[in-house]
Amino acid sequence: MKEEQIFSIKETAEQTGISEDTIRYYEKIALLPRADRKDNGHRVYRQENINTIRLIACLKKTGMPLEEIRPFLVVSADADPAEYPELVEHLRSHRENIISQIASLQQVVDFIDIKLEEGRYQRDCSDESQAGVSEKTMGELKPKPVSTVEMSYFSVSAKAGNSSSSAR
Amino acid sequence: MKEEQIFSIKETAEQTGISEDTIRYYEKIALLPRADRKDNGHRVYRQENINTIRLIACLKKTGMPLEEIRPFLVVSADADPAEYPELVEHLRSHRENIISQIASLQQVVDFIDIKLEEGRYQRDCSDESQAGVSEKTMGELKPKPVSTVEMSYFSVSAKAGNSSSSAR
DNA sequence: CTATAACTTGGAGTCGACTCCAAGTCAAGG
DNA sequence: CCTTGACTTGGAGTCGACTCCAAGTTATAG
Repeated sequence: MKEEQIFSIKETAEQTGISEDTIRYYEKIALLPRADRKDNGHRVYRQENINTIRLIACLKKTGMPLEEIRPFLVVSADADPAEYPELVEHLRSHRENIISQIASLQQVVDFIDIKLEEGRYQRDCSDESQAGVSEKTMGELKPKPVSTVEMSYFSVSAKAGNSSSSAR
Repeated sequence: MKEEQIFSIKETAEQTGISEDTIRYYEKIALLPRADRKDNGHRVYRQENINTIRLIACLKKTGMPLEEIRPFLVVSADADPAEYPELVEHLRSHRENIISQIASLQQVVDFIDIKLEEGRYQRDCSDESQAGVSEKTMGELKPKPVSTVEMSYFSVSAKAGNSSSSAR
């Protein structure tokens, strides 16, 4: 089984959720290495490459700019972590960032849960269409409802866009 | 103590990490409500408003576009969750998104940890400058090192930007 | 009375990340 | 042989989110 399956750019785009144009763009800016070509010049992708693209998609989803994604790929490529202490430092600091981002996100989840809870007992008379906040896909709702990080977003006032006409 | 403390736009920018320009910009696009003005026309901000801006910053940090942030502020503003079932749906689906984003991020953290571990025993001879991955700001490192979500990024191949000269 | 500093506004410019387009190549089908 | 379709390239255009600028106002300090 030396025959590793290969994919066209179209198939790759379908599998990764990243458009063909974008994949080519990533290659152009050298975020991705130049893909191998068939004799006719068409790009070919292997599982390896698809994984890389998936990693990019994953990091991107979290709001990381492409330039910050770059070092990740270098690391994942050669599996050569500690050789460049600079890179290791980079990794550590990114780890920090991500952890704090997770905390941010968790805060937002808590915020939503509170809002959803509020709504829950505030009505409980109307139709129950699709109720049930916490028993859905995630079985990992934290036991404590509010995260440690102060959660000050509560007394937020917005009402944006409706300042009495004088805005403009 | 009816005297609630107020802040200038400069102070607000300092407190939230969002620049004055950006705060004004948010007001312009009605992401933020029009801030009250002093007699001289200068904007004033109260704790409430600062919290809103902090919430925006928090959501932004997670990669959420401003247009998606908008509905969050509406909710946080009036504390009127269940009144608009559409909005509740919005909240739920965002909650889902965020949960999956957390999972993504956790995967990346795991990925980094593995890379860092690799490096750790691969060297362990050089200087220990700032070693110690897990005993820093976060005391909540998950017990299991790899998350449930397959973690396929491992066999990634990148080496971007060094395709033998022919690229471009 | 004037200069400085902290703001105001409207609008133009920038930058990252695509997204679209035109023109060309190649392989297979009718 | 001509068309169709899946690709190629280079480059232009778009869009979101700022970021910067110029001109004007107001308050305080010298």
